[in-house]
Amino acid sequence: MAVRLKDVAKWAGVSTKTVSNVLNDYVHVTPEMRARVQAAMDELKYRPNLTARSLRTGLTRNVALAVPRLDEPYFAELAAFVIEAAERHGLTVLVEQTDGLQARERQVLSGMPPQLIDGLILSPLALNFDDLQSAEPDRPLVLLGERVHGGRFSHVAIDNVAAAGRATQHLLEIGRRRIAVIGYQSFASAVASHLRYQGYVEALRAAGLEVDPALVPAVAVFHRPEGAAAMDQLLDLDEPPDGVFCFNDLLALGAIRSLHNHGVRIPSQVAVVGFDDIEEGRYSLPTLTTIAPDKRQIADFAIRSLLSQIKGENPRPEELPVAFSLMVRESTAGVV
Amino acid sequence: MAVRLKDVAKWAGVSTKTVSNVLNDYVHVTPEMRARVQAAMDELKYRPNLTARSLRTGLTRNVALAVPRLDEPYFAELAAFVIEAAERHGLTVLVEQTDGLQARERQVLSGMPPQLIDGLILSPLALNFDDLQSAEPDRPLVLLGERVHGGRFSHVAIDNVAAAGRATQHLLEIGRRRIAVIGYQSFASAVASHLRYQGYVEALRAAGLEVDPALVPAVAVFHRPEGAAAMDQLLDLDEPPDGVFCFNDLLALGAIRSLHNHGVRIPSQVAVVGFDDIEEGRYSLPTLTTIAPDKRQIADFAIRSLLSQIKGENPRPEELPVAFSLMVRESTAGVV
DNA sequence: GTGAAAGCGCTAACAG
DNA sequence: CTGTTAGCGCTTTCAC
Repeated sequence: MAVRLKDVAKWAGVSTKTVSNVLNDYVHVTPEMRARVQAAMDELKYRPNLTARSLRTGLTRNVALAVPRLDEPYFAELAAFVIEAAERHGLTVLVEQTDGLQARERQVLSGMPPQLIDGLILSPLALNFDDLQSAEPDRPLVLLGERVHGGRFSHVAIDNVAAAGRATQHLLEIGRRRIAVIGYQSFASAVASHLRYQGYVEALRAAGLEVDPALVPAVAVFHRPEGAAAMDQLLDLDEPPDGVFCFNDLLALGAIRSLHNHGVRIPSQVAVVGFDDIEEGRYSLPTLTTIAPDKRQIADFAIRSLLSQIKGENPRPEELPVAFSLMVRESTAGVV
Repeated sequence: MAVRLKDVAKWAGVSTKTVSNVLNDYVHVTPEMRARVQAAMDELKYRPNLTARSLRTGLTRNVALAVPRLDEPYFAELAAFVIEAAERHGLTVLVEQTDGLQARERQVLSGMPPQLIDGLILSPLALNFDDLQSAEPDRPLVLLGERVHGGRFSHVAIDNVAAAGRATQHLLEIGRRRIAVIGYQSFASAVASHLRYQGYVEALRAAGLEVDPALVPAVAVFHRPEGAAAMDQLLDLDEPPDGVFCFNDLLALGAIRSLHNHGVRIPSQVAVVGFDDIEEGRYSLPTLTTIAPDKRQIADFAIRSLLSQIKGENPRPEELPVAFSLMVRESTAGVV
């Protein structure tokens, strides 16, 4: 059997309390005592039983990260940073995939056994007001991406409206006037889509331009094929666009694929801007101009907020705005 | 406070054992009893305390998945499948990143608290014979990718030699005779690299061709920039290759980028084959011909093997060969 | 500053 | 088929 704290105590000739004190860095332990206990631990290769500790303390040092799917590059990259940040704080991350399904997001929110995790980082896609209202996530929670009303929970996100505005503005600055947008979704829970659309509209208006509904094809999901299909549609127009702002990089890469298939030159005939700054866009043909949210910061803020909630420091939800930048690459400015 | 098993027992007017029996689907419980207890559970919204159960049983229904990094598409896609498969069996997955560092792989192998997980799925990059020999992973373990000698542990992988042979053969079949390889690594722990190289060499020999060392540039890691650099180097040759087999898709995508930069046409001048079948290769320009390991099967086998080990069914390590196929796309056969 | 002892919530002998 | 009870390994009040 494994060696227990009790064994260490016996070996060192002290009580279990003393060993526990050493283990938990309790201040009032004489140096000699600490050394003696430490020696016993080393000698016996003692490893504390985390389950027993959890049962006693109610804490696990585990946190869950729930994303739509890990095979979407943006979430994979984000998860990598979250795991990294968590590890720096001695936390382990369990990953859940929701497929962007409302039922599964709801289930993650309320259905996870409380003893499994100390907190939850959720990147919702389909959750609506009611879900978040009714959900009683008695555990620390951080929402990723734009908040879904109310502000009952902490959330960390970039300013989607401003970022979308910046992207659109960039297309205007390089002289485009007929700017399409790929990624519009009409359903109510598509918060990110709505905010990015709003940024687009505001930027156009600010430049004295009107929104042409023909330049706003709807998509079901933010994946490559949808981007390609939307672009096909736009190219069929009597007056096709000379610039496209896509609500994420996958849509943009799909659009680029479509443009290539149609023999349209990028960026001379159509300039393309994406959103997310996934690795792929730095190597695509052409490389992709995009909005780059600071993913490391998102991960950092999320873990930090979770930790402070776990420690019971944050009675009220916090809003943590994350930095973003516009990465100008070949798809709007290149030599290709 | 949370409602405990004891509360359910009291409410239902039975003993804790009976409630426990119902909870654990013990066969010898009368239907009425079961119904009564179930009703009490529902009424009180009882959720068993997993930590207490773990302390008692020594099992957690958690497994760890350790990969180099989640932001590498191949591992992200694999992780998605592993999480999916795990969930089907009621397991939760903790994800660890090793960065392909020997020290971290070693640490995952021996340093993880036993109470945290019932088993470990490890995709090693740098682990060597000694590490695996000395490591005493007293817990169920499954290795992903080619085994590192000895067969002390279960592992699931495709036949790398055969797969590499198939890739090389394909280039031969479309008439290429000067075939380079990108991904060779000389250090001892680079098992996958060595096996793929072996498959390449054997396929060449079988076709009566000799290996030209100039066509085997070494790389440090399997990432895009290394693929591009290696391709640059190959194009500088007096007799550049007419086909390239890259040991993973990222290298291939980097190579493609280099070919574009040099104005070399794909596949007419240089045909490119990758390895892994990551999503990106299905949309790249040109789309990428590649070896496609059945990732779903890898995940399935890994979880299944782990579960049978956890149940104590497999005294001896198993070798689980996974299917692969060659996906022919534009980079060797397209219209581009 | 350190020791004795209770108890976290559950499961599984064991008894009936 | 069901009840009683001990104990998994740790933390933590409470004495001393």
